[in-house]
Amino acid sequence: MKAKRNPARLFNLLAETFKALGDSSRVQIVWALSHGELCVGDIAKLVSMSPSAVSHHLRTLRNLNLVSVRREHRTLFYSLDDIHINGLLTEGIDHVEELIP
Amino acid sequence: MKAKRNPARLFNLLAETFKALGDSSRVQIVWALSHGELCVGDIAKLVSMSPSAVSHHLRTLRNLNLVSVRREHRTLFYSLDDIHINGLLTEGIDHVEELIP
DNA sequence: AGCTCACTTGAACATCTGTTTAAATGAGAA
DNA sequence: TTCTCATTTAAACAGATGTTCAAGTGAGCT
Repeated sequence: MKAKRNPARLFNLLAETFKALGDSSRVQIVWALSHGELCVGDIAKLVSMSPSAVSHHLRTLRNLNLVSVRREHRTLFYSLDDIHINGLLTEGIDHVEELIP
Repeated sequence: MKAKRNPARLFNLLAETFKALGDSSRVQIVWALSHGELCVGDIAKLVSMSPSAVSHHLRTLRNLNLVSVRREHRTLFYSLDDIHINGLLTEGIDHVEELIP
């Protein structure tokens, strides 16, 4: 693990990133997107939430570059932004699966 | 990414785990511990916090099995609980370092 | 026993967070 | 243009969260 130029800013961003994943609604959304891109309505059905609530969560995920968007006609398709997001998810799952016997 | 037996419980634990890392004080503590075990007082100095605040944070990290303790005389030494914690940290750092040019 | 040191705990406080509801946007069809 | 559909946005609320301060624990020394 190497040193960094602006530790305070990096730790803040790092904490914000984990915080974005630190909500069971959002982590379910990210999990759903780890299988492929989805539009807001489909995410809402998959995680049993209102489109409005999903949209709010997607905004916080977008703000931290955890997801990205693509427009097709009237529909917005969301997907995970980079490989590290999947890595965080699998590493997290590996950790918690050791806790549940 | 495989399926799970009790999705709701697993997602909750997963979210709690990320939430525990989703605080700049705690992520600094975890970062400090990624270099080796430390006692409470030394952590407090490293992250410029009161021992009390550090102790509170260590409890939430302990509750989620992110850190573990070892006693030596009057001193408690904390360390990261398993390899996945380091993995989460490095994966998170890799992600945010791409965001800061 | 009494004393000190390293740490933990509890209560209080202001601040932040997720969800709901209702209204608004904006792209495309008619 | 007007209408519809997919999504976003704003305001509001209850519930959660981090930090501080003061008090409490309990191990080891004298």
